[in-house]
Amino acid sequence: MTATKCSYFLFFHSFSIELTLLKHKEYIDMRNGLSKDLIARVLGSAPKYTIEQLEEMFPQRNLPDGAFVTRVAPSPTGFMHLGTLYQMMIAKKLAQQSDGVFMLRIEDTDTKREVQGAVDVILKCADSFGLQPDEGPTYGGEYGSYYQSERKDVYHSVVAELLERGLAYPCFLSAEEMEDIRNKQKAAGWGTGIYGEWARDRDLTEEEIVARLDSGLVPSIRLYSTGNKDNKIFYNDKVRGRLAFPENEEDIVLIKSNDGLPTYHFAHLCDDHFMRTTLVQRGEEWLSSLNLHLQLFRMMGWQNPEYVHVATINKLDEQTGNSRKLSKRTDPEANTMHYLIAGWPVEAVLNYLYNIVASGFEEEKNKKPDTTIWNYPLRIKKIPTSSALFNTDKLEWWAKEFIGSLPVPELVARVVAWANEYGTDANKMQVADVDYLTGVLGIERDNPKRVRKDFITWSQTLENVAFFWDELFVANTEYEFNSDALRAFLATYNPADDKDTWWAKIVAVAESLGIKNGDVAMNLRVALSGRTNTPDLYSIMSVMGGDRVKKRIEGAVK
RNA sequence: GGCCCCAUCGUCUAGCGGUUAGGACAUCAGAUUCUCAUUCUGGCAACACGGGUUCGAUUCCCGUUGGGGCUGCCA
Repeated sequence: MTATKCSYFLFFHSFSIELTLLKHKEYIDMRNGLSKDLIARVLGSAPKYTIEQLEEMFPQRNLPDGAFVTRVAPSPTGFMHLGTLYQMMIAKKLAQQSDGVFMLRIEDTDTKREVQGAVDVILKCADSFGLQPDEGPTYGGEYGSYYQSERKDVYHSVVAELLERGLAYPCFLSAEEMEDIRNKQKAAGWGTGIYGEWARDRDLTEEEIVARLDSGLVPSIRLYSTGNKDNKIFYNDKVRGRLAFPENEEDIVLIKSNDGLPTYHFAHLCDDHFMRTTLVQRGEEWLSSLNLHLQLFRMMGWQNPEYVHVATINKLDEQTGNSRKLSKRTDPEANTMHYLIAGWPVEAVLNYLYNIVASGFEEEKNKKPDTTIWNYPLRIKKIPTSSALFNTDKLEWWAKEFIGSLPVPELVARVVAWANEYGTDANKMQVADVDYLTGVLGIERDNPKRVRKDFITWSQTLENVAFFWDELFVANTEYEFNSDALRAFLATYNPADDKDTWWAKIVAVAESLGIKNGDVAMNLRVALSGRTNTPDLYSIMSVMGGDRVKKRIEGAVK
């Protein structure tokens, strides 16, 4: 029954494609494209390449069967969203596990939003999280440039072909005119956009086009859409299965008038074709333009890449109680750099994100601690379709687990590296004496089964143990010390004592004063650390050393 | 408004027609401990709703509701 239905739809699917293609052909016959001379004038210069030349310049990749060529294409806005990191991780993983290629492409087609140094932020994040692309800015590759702003020749060459075939046209609508159209459409309750009757310039004669160019107008290039929204098109998403959309009927902009650069849709067509991308994995916000993208690939007669639309990571809005996008403005956790600056272990962030997209990961890692995101497979079909809520508690748990699993020398190395790059002056002072730091961070880490798990980030780690440094130690002025107990302990204190001897002395002090062992320990604890909760007291004293211990206890005695 | 996507404990999820609906985080008890953190034991907690299909639905179909997205010469 299901099988019958399925094949029916498959049949229907290919049937509707045939229909569309047929329509294009009819239309191409009916409608003449622009002459080569006019195309050169419209674009500002003649296209540099033919499609055939481009196909030769960027040949099919020679990769093993089943290898995915993936890509992430962030815009350089000076801010890298956590969602971009998430996509990078998925794209790299998909390429890695299939012996494919992971590309980073800079989507810098919006000259208005360009920010200095923004590409560095993206590269810095990719590098810090171990998500270096195989191809991309500074990484090289045969399919560049990996900056869209440097690929104008490619876009213009492709659009020239569409202009020639009558599948695109120069449009002279001004911003005001389009605003006007939008308002009218809204008022009438119609869909907004340039389509059908609203596409004023779609059938301009060559003379009319020339006249407008002569008057100094610069056109955008629009798609000459022959779609009909009453027709359905289908696509089999790698995760979501069969998806149905109305055909696109909008004459969307392909090339912008102000800078001659492409819009996202057109760049996606040209770049992912000529970079030979095989799997476009992207946020689910792109789902609703899939019909358009499929249409573009069909127009060019190109095989479209496979698509995977990944659910975004959201956050619970405290105000409304609803789920919403991680906000660049109000949520620090939306910013990838935030994790680096605050000193989150990158592995913890990645583990957290990876468990969302590959849900069996955590359980497997529990069984086999050697499991990493690189040796646990990402099953495309298991990529979640509904958006997850960002959960700081869970991230903290991953961080505690990760830091807890680190051998002391590595823990020290990581803390030192962080402090030197992002730390405060106090932090830098703390890591200056590596031997002392090693002692401090080594406390209660001998037994791998019972490691303390109170370190979350590198910065919080240093803050947590700040009392070990005299410069950062803050004496507790609230606590009511039992000076007799402190004095009594000091009288018998010997830094060379082993733990049993040391404890016996505490018990002796408690007995002589008729108080509990714990009270004596607590007095010492507060005197030494200023806090009422610390790791093992004996270890603290050992690390601090006899002189510092004596000084602190004397300081507490009044 | 139109179109599209989504729906299992508070959160992330397992499940792919028959299960006491499993795990993890969080939370709550208890044990261990010089405090804290660990570690161990246990508890609370979910199939949004309504129709179908079926001997049988959390699972398949339709609808409702709810949430999210798109509706830009931003991506």
